Amino acid sequence: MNKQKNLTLADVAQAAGVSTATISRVINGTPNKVSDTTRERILKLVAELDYQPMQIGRALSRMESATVALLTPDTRNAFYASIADGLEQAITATGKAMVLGHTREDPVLQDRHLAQMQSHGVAGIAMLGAVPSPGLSKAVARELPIVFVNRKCPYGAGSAFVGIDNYRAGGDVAGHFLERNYDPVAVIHGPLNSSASLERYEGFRDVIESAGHSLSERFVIHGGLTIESGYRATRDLLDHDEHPRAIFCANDAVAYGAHHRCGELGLASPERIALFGFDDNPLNKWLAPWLSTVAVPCTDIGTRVAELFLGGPVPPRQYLLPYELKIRRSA
Amino acid sequence: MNKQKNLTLADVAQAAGVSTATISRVINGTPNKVSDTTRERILKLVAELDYQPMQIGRALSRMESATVALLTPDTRNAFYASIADGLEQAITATGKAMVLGHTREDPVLQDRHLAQMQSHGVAGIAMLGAVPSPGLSKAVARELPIVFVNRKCPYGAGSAFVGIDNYRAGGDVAGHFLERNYDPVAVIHGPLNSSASLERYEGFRDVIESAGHSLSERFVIHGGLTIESGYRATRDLLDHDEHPRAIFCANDAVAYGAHHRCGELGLASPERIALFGFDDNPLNKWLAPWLSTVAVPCTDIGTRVAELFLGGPVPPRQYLLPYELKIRRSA
DNA sequence: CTGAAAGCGCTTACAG
DNA sequence: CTGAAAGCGCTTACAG
Repeated sequence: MNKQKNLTLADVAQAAGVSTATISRVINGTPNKVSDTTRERILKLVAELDYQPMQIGRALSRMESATVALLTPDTRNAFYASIADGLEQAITATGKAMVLGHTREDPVLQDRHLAQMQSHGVAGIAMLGAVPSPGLSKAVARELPIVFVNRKCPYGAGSAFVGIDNYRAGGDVAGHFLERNYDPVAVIHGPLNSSASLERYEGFRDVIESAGHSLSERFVIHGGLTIESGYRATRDLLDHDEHPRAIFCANDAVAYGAHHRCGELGLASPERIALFGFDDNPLNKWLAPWLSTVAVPCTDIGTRVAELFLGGPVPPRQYLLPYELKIRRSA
Repeated sequence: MNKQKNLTLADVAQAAGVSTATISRVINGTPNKVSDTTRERILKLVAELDYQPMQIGRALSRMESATVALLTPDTRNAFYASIADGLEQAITATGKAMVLGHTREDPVLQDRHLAQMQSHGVAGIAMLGAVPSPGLSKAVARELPIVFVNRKCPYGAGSAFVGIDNYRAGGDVAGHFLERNYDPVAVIHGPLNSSASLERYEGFRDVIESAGHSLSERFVIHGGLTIESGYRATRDLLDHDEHPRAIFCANDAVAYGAHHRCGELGLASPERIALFGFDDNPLNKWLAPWLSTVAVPCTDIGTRVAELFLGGPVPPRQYLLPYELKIRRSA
């Protein structure tokens, strides 16, 4: 990419009067291969010349580029952005670069990115909010180093996962609703091909029902994960005479949309309709400090994911991080 | 990155009974080099085998990887995220991948990313909200293919730029304030090493002053570009007996923070203190539909930047895109 | 502890 | 229109 050519390993080797192998070993810190004196001499020279190895050559010889891919469903959601942020920091700290793909919950786009990332030889792929897709199924079968974030792998439980116990968290929200005697309750859940959305819904429903209450079909709304879809779902939900006393929203963005619609109907108060979100979106602090929600440790997630990519093959570990119910004014 | 090895050009060549050169030419569509019959036969074979060239090999031979870097100051700001989004779409459409670096307005971080991107051999670098830094100065001198987005290059006017005429836009906001007879007016401006912030401020000030009004020093506040810094700046600004009648904020995030503080003081109405933002952040629609602001065409920006990277060397063009004053309730 | 050399997967000037 | 071969910058098994 440069007008004036970059320095190569060969240039440095020549300047130092040694072989390229030796320079390479010094640069990479290969142990027990280079004498201390040579090492120091070369390190000084490398610093003087400000030599930076070209990752392109290294990638070809290692058959792996110094990059990690992040596929994310929605770049504008501040919660996802925070996860991306934490991951980027952790990745960068290891000297790798982060490649970003935007999947928009679309299997076709996801597969396109998946294929591209593979052809780029990325060292790992973090799937934030994966959707089922043929390419993903194939990638999992090939045992590519994939870590699933927030949503579990749609194909078997053998894949690495970093997130929270959504089933339990959904149940906890239901428990809180019961404690407050909110009745009847409604839930606006996200796409059910997402383990996160499904488990939150199931956990919520199971606790409500095991307490002897029932969750009326009319009060279970299928929605998306954006402010807009939260608005629409709430419009549908409240387009009847009978209103729920409380709504468990798929995430905070949905809760923002729900609040908006409740406001239009003059129902935007905890005394009329209580709202519960999910994620503890960083925007809450400024824009919805009243929103009760489930705090997910989004910055830790990135660190954990990066950890999984560190030592060679990705262990099929499941990191379940702690979450926390934040009870605020809205519920 | 795979367990089972990927197909290589050599594999396909063997299967087709031709040389790797021929396959390469077919894949790349090199004109006037392959007979139509051979081409078709090979294209079919490639499709059958589902062969994807490894970018790693291509990168080394071309001395450039099929990636474009985006350096952004703040991943959580929805306005920047929209620009990143538009760019990602345009980049992906050309078959390239986008590498993302988060600079946090920090020259050291920016230089680290800049060095990393160069060593990765990216085909181009989009600098969203660049800050002055030694590495950037060097990169510009070496004529790397850099496009400055939103903020102009801090080192000379020869670099490619995509954004709006911030000076004029700042003046337009001042014009609106004068028309409404807001007096006195205040401005919370962003970092003055950013051409965008500086020019907005200067344009605003020049119009105010050329109308015979003066901009009191106490009403010119230096701030950052986040909600939090907007909150703090407004706290300082309003910590006196004399309040401004209107505030021109560095961007919408700052305006959110300003609104928050005004609310705490019971001044959050256009009749008490009018607020003007900048960007038309996508969040406005849902969270601050009352905010008057300057709409910047953030999705177009990405497309333009990608265009600049397309045909080889980056022309030192300046794309000044149209902006639009959105007058809403807040001012 | 050090080096000569093969090799990673592609592209392309050159020869035919 | 096609192919043999050199080359991109690095890594690493092998030999010494």
